[in-house]
Amino acid sequence: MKKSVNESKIPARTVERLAMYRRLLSGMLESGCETIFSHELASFANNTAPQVRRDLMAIGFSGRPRCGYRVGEMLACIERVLGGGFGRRIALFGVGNLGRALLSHFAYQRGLTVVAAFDTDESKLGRVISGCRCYHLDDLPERVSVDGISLGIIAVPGSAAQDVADAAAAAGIRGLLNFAPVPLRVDQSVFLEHIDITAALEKVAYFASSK
Amino acid sequence: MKKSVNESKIPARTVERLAMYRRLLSGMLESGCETIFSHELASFANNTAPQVRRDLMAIGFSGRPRCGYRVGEMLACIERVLGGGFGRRIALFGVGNLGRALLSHFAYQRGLTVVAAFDTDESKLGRVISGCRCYHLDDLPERVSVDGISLGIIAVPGSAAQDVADAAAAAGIRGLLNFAPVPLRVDQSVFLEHIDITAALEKVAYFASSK
DNA sequence: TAATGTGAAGACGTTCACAGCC
DNA sequence: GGCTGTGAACGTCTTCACATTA
Repeated sequence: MKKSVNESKIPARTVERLAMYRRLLSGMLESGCETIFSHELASFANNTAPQVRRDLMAIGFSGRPRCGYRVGEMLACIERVLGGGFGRRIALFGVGNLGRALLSHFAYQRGLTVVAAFDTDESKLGRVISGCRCYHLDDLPERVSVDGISLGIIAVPGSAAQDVADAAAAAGIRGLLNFAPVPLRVDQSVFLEHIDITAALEKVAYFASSK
Repeated sequence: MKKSVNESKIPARTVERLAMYRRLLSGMLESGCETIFSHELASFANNTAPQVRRDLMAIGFSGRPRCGYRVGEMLACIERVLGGGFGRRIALFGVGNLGRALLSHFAYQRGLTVVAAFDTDESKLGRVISGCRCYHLDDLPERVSVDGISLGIIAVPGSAAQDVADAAAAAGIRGLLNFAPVPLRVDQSVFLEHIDITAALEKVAYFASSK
């Protein structure tokens, strides 16, 4: 066995789609919708009915033929799976425009909570933005233990990103989402996801041209 | 044949990595580095040597055994492939924190140019941010034809995203990069890429827990 | 010998097709 | 009949192994 992993590992793409289903389903529940068919959810999520059923199969959730799936139960099941990890308390690194956008994006979101923001710009220290207090990067180790932070979002300029990643890893953070336009080197024990905005746009440009 | 596509289509993931290689290679070229081995580029890009060679194979670029690849030639080849589409002039929708972050991100980038920003907030109209002028969304059709815009980035709140996508499609935009937290419906003729920030973080949380 | 180029295998993800069950 | 659940086929992406080349 190569890595030590939890049993019943869910495919990466499925995890991403489950997060989207969750958003859609909470909206539906508020609208009073109680059941949904796989083809309906698929149409809301821009994918196919078999894909939805596969995803639900992966988390062991069942519906009933002719009746579809119960929205409330599906939502609860997805939250049990996605929320099942140890930590969902997040540090944000970099309080520029992107950082502030992310703070407001996650401000009223359940489950994933940004509990502290970090910057090296003196003028930002102590400020509270979207309900989140800013600290100096040097305070990270303290906040990690006090606030129980286990994940981080990197929204600093590329030139600072590797240093931040190193500091985060040293402080015991277990997962990082990187928005900086540089590939980061992190230890095996840290899960790293890179959102490469330029690459994404480059992809759009390339495939939009071949249509 | 299901879709009408350009010949010699490059795999999606490869296109994304090529964009990253380009960034890395321009940096190297400025540092005076003339040749590079696949395993070196792989190490900078956080992937493997065979992966790099496959990617280069996809664009028909060759190196020489023992000598590696010529950095300048590789860069030129990548730019020929990525820049080969019809249009790389971009509209930004939404001039909030995220929009401004994206404007500065693309401000001094070659190839992909954000030539106009759109918002419905009166206070932003006419302003120039990171060298890009803000217009009302109603002016989109005019700017598309005047400025030759073919791609769009959606950075508006979820509640406005579908309307913006519809306006963009109606104005003749061929590719969209969506940052809003809602799946969008667009015509087959428009290439759509969704960057789902919540889903990405949810994925980090999930896989960081199982390490 | 130390690198590239590439067929073949393997892992992963999606779609199909249909059995089974309200 | 109309929907779910799922084995099997299919397609895409990554890795391996090694022939090839300077």
